[in-house]
Amino acid sequence: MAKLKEVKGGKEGMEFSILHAADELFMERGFNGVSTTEIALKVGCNQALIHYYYRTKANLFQKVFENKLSFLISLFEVDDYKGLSFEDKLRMRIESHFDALAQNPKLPMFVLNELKNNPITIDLIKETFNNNVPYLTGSLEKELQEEHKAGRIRKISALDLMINITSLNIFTFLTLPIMEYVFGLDQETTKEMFEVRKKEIVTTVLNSIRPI
Amino acid sequence: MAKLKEVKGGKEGMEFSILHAADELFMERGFNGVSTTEIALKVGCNQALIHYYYRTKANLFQKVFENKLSFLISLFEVDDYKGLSFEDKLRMRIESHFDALAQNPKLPMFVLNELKNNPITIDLIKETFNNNVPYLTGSLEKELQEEHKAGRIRKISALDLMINITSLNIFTFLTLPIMEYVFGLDQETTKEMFEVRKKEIVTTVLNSIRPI
DNA sequence: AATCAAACTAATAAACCTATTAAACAAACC
DNA sequence: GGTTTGTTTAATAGGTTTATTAGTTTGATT
Repeated sequence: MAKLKEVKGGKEGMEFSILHAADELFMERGFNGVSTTEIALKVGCNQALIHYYYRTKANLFQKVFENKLSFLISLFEVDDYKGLSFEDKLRMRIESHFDALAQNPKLPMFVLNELKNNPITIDLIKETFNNNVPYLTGSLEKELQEEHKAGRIRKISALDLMINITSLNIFTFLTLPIMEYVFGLDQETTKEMFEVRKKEIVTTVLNSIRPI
Repeated sequence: MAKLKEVKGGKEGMEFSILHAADELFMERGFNGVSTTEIALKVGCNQALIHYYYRTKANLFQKVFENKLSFLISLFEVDDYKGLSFEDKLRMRIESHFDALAQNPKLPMFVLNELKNNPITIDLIKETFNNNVPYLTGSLEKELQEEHKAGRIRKISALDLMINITSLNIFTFLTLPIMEYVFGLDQETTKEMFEVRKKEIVTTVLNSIRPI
């Protein structure tokens, strides 16, 4: 009836289906580990169709990767929990960063992995960083200076603090597959471990910036 | 003269040359990123020779990987800096772990990378872990309990503390290529950054375990 | 119903890759 | 010198892979 193209399992639905399937496969096995043939198989279409929509495999991959990157950066754009003390605010930030990763546990490994194997990705990162990091550290820097002047924390730069938090949080998920396999953890135990580890990280970070 | 086989750029020298070249190439681009043809090219020998000595590419890779793994584990077998206070001892441990990584900055990424892409590696890790971790945490655990009883540190498990240290140290090197590229660092600046970061990590860890 | 564009597929070219095979070479030994 | 043993190579089978090409299907429009 309507003149708009319908999405009925074909048409432009197909273009998205390909992106979606590629997303899942790339996340699991990375750029080199996935063939366009395999993507086509998962979508249930002809292999040439992938090239019809995205021309090259690298092109398709880039679209997937850009999405992931902007998600990762978005984790640092925090709500400004007003009225809370600096300590409580920081606690919230650490936890929300951790939780977001917990919902996308494969993401950090995927990004680091591709960063190593896939030359094009480093430029994407560079762009994203230059556009966002100064903006992100800015307000934190100010808060830290105030807190330090008030004698409530030791001297530390926003960048160092952010690196500390990301290190502790992300490393948890980088090594998760190892832990699961080596210690034979089931899903339930993994979840519990998450909570324990999250608490420990918060304690560590908050404790680590107390005045000397 | 001697009946021993001579190493004159051939013979068993060749077997080692192949391992060595494979090591460098695998470290740079991982298992999937390197072909036996390429290894042969680097060694300057025929491609079939690689299969003559190692039969399969996976076989050759495994030999390289095992070496890396045992090196990484060895970083935790610390000299027992006798006579030092616990704090000084811990400081030394963190720094020596950091320094060892600084001399092999590509190692952490390589191992994590292969762990994701290369099914056989996870079993190698499992074995290595089961053989070493309990032994490694054991003595630290005792020290931590003593220090805690004496009121000199807060309560923390050896595993958590070790994860914290490894997180902070390793993450530095995982993100190093990003930092170098994004901020356009030269070698000298990178080295300075290392020292700054090392100090910050030591401060963070020591501070983070002070009694509450 | 004829037409036209977009969506889709079959077939395949060209470039890789690993691993094997059979033959050439070299040095050591009798 | 001839034989033997281990080392090295050339050639190639058999399997991928990405990307293109040319043609078919589909469905809307006139």
